[in-house]
Amino acid sequence: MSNKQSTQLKILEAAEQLFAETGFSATSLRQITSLAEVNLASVNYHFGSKKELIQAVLQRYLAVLMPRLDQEFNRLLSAQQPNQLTTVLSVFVEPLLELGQVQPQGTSTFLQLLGRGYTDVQGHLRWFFNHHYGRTLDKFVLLVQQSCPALPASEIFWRLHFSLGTIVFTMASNVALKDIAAADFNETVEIDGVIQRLIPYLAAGIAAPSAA
Amino acid sequence: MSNKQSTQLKILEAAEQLFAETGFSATSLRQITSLAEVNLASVNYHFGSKKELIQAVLQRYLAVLMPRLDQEFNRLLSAQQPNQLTTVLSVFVEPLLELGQVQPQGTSTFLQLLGRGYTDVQGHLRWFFNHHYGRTLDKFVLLVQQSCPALPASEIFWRLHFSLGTIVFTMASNVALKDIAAADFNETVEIDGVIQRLIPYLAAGIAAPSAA
DNA sequence: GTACATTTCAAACAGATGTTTAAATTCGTT
DNA sequence: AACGAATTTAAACATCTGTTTGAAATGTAC
Repeated sequence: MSNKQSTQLKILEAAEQLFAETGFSATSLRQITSLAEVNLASVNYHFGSKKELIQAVLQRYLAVLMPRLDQEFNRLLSAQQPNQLTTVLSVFVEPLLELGQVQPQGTSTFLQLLGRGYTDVQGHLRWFFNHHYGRTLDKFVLLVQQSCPALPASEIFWRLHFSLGTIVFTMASNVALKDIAAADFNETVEIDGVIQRLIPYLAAGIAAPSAA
Repeated sequence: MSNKQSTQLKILEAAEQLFAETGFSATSLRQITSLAEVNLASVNYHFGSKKELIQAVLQRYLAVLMPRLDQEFNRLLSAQQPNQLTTVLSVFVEPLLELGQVQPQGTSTFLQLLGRGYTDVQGHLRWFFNHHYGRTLDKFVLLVQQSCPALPASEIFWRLHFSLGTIVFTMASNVALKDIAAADFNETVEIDGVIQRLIPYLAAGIAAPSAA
């Protein structure tokens, strides 16, 4: 076997670990290549630039997750009646947990990366995401609108962004929160436990009566 | 008048603007001194280091806001019956809006800085905040617990962090969100409009029935 | 107006960053 | 085994970062 793939993979896995832990811009190529035990220049050789490495790390998960979500959204959209909001939200659970097959700890790592992606680099990654997966995202927004017919579209827009903030922030501080919860409440919380706690919180917030 | 204060103020205001726009670590001292039209070395002369400049920028707002909040929390704690959750949350509105007196656009700027503080620098600012204002924060948590007697403390812990995520993320992407809302829904949204939208969303999420 | 302390300034510092280069090595194919 | 392509390597590159230096300028008090 050629060790081209091997080097690429070593870089990818070291990068995703460090990116998730400390963010994209705070992680240097020298940290990555040092952890991966490869030469510094190999990042530029295999990926071109740091920016393209970041995209490659995210793509490895998005390429699995997004088609899976798209398929679920289509299923719900073909239903005769509007779906319950918690049903729509719960659609994320399984595909996210299946990311553990991409990589051990894949679910947690990906969600942390997602958080970093929104708070770390501004604009660039958001554009990348909307450009590639905007269609799928629109289906989700439509499903939410159908399940909350009483809410105006602009209210839903704001509340979905509020919810994105909850998810992104929670996942970016995932490790810290787990530690605090363990210390203060003797709780052992795994990633799927956090997700299950999120659903009722988000559903209640999104479906809350308008302030008028 | 001595222009010592003048230079310090020019740095402080240029720094807070750039910090809010692009984050703490992404903003260089040369950008700050260039915008403030002062010499590069004056930051270290007046503030000591970049880290201390960051703290000074935040302190200018926290020193006004936190005693104000503490006073409001004491008022609610002295009530005979538990307060409504929306009452507890609404306590933030006025003190936050009064930050406009510290500086034009002060409310919006401070909230963006808060968002940057939690997502940008890890650990350090969180510690600084808890150490200086932990007591005040504890009163708030107590008020929330009193208003939601049915919820276990651990559930409230998680939901308050979920809520912090919403606030921090929303405020960090404040400008972008306002632009999208303006383009997609012909809405003109000011900072107090966002705050008023947040209250019912957060209240519903925090008070949601437990999953189990 | 002279003496002193405070503040400004241009320049340099030491270290880190992403990227490029060109030679050395390894690999697959004939 | 030998050739050519793909990969790895050490070194240097240019640029940026926060910080320090010591002299110049400014302000203040007697």
